[in-house]
Amino acid sequence: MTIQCQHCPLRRKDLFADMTLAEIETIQRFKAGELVVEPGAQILVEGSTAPQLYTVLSGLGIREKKLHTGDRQVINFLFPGDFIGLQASVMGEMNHTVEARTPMRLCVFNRSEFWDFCKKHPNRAYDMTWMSAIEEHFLGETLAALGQRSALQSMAWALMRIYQRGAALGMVRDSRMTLPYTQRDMADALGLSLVHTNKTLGKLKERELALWSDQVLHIPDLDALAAVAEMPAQAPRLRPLL
Amino acid sequence: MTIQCQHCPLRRKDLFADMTLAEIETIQRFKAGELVVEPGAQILVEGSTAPQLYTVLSGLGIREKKLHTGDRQVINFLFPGDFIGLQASVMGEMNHTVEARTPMRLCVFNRSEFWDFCKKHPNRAYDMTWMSAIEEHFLGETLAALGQRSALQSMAWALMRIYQRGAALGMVRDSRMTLPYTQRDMADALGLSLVHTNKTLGKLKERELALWSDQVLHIPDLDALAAVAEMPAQAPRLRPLL
DNA sequence: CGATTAATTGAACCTGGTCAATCGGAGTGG
DNA sequence: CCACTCCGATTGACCAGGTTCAATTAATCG
Repeated sequence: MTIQCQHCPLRRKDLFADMTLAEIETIQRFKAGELVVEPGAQILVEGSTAPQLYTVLSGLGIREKKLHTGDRQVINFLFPGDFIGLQASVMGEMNHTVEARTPMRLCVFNRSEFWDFCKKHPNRAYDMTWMSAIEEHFLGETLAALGQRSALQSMAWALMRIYQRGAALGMVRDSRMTLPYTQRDMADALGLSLVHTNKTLGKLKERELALWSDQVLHIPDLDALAAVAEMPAQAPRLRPLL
Repeated sequence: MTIQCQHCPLRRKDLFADMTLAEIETIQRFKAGELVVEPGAQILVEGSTAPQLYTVLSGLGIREKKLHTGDRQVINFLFPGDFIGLQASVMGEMNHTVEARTPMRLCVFNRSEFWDFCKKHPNRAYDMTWMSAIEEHFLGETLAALGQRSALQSMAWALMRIYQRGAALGMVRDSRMTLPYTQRDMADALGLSLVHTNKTLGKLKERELALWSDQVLHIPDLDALAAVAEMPAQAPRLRPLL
């Protein structure tokens, strides 16, 4: 049994732009099914031509890029509402891999109908451009974090970013949220060594700025952490949901 | 006197996807004029709401993001064919600044007509998504360069990237191209200090892998530099031109 | 119970940052 | 024409943030 778009629990979050019932209907018709995967599953693979597009309904994942040296760069962390596979649709093939880190449920759309869908529903096509622009925006921020900040700062920044996204999705309770990632994931996201990642997290814990252990991230004082991250407090950015 | 889109010299480059005459006509109608700026001019400013969109016709520029610490991160280098201002159109305001580094000529479109244009010409809307996806792709590559590579490697990578883009645009003659950027620009792009940037460039010059001085970049042996960059040789990616 | 994976800690080392000084070219005013 | 200034490039010395190597603990799994 798949979820009806109009009853999609995500759509109720005010992180997402409102849509008319008619608009939701058209998306419902575009929807081809649902995909449920276990942690560790690869949903999209770099270099492949994905026949499908997905919207994350629930669960967390990771988007990464493998270098041909064997290293990898984690591009970002995937949250419910994220739309993936667009690159393959538009550029021929995926240039990064998407992996689940928790059980995930994804909304599936057929790539073959994508172009037709865009043509018939320019508002949705516009939304996709919108989502791309947001993605681009965040990548720019990430670049600045890696390029211009110290390990402590960028770690603080990354945790803030995850936490705030989680908060906007109602995943935070009592200033705690589940973080199913490993320190290796975080290290590869920030371009730090695993060892230094561990020590940096230790420092944040010691100073009681961010406590992450046993898959739970606890941030007692958001403002304090934001200060370390040298990150201006910013309201979550409204985004479209497909 | 502005250039007619159908006679646009850029369109002849095979870096750009072909269009029918009718398609070019519609773009011509969307075109609102041309903007010519001197080196150093700010074309778009972070935080502002740009009333216009631009396609770079000629000249080189830089896209950067200022941190509120005073540091800056150079996001990428702008080349002819790049489309800028989309973010402001779609997200309300610019999140980076665009500055000219040579005299530049830009094709101007009115933001107010943007939505209407998208709706009437879904193929163009699709192209914009396409361009966003390409941009996103390159940002991912950049992230990997900053995060996973040594200074020497990422410098080699950056020079390769610029050079290859230049080559695809016919800006390379005799394995040389004009590079109007400063070492500070490059340092801020790669997250290196100015001093180390200088020394790294010195090393590349010494090894005769990449010689950059007096605004001219000379790469005697592409494959050798690519090897240092640990970058697989890749054909320039076809892209739409608006 | 051995095997595997993630987290943790210590120590040695090195890449790249910081500080500081110099040089050369372009522009400017006297 | 010269002195002065400004900016980008260049170089040396010193230092620290982060990497690498190595070993240990803890938890999960067949």
